[in-house]
Amino acid sequence: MQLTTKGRYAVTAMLDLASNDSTRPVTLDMISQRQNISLSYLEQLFAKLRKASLVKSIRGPGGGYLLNVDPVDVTLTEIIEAVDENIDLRRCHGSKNCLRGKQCLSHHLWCEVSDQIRGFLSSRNLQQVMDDYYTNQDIKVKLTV
Amino acid sequence: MQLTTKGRYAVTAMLDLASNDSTRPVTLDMISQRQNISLSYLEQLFAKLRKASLVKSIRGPGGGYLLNVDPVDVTLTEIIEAVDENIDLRRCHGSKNCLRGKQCLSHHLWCEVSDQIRGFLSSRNLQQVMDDYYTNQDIKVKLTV
DNA sequence: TTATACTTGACTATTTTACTTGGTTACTAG
DNA sequence: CTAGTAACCAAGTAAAATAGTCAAGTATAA
Repeated sequence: MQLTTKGRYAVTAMLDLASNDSTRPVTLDMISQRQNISLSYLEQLFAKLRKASLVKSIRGPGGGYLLNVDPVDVTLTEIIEAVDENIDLRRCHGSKNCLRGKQCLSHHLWCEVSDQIRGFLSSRNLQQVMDDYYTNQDIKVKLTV
Repeated sequence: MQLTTKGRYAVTAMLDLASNDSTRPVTLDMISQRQNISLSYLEQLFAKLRKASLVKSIRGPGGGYLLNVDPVDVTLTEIIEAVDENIDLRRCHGSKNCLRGKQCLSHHLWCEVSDQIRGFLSSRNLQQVMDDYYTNQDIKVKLTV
């Protein structure tokens, strides 16, 4: 994998962008304050998110970042892989030579687990996670799931 | 989490134990050679597996380790958590105070992901993984799934 | 033209993982 | 009984990944 702070921060930051009705760009400074994430760390993450075309940037005063995609069209896997490399538990990373040229006792297992996690994260898009959040905050909004 | 080499090694070692028909104890030295894992690292892992009552040890010449449970009764979650702490992606680890005392935008999400992974790993026992392995090695054995 | 805000790259600190070393203790085969 | 085997234990180290910092830029809107 790994699924760690880096991926979580990326998803959180994207959620922040998606929440703030995005006609106006959002500065990293705002996200940093709202989500309690180090500004300089956000800079690194957004460089990667931009390379992955998930966000676009506007420079200068009044500038900031905007989503470059519809929240319905971004899966969590895309976000996480954009900053986090890959979701792959296999020691051999697919080459099947984990144990002296052969595949190890648990090779197939780790393939399955990786697929499961990736599958789950791919089945969720930004919009759904936002909806989930507001549902769980007891701000009952009628959802069209 | 994390799902990393440590957890993989533990599962692999348990699979090795389960494969070797376990009337005779298996030495860590044997597992180390067969699975290509450092002996001293195995010692650390087996200390934890023993504390979790997943294996039992026999000292002295002819000694070694034996499974302390039926392979059908050990889930992968049990093994991994025995050496790896916990499978929990949440920053707050459940206290729901991830963001200034409140739960963060993606709190519910990480609960779900953690549950998914844990659920999957809990649905698999040692025996199944062994069977899987031999199936995928083209040693076609009739399985009762 | 100046303040704002993104961009970059290198650098540091911390944590975790993986592994090593050097023992001690329990046991048993001979 | 004793010598050797193998578990057990405690530190410490190495390497990698994660998390975060710093400083010097560049583009742009007001």
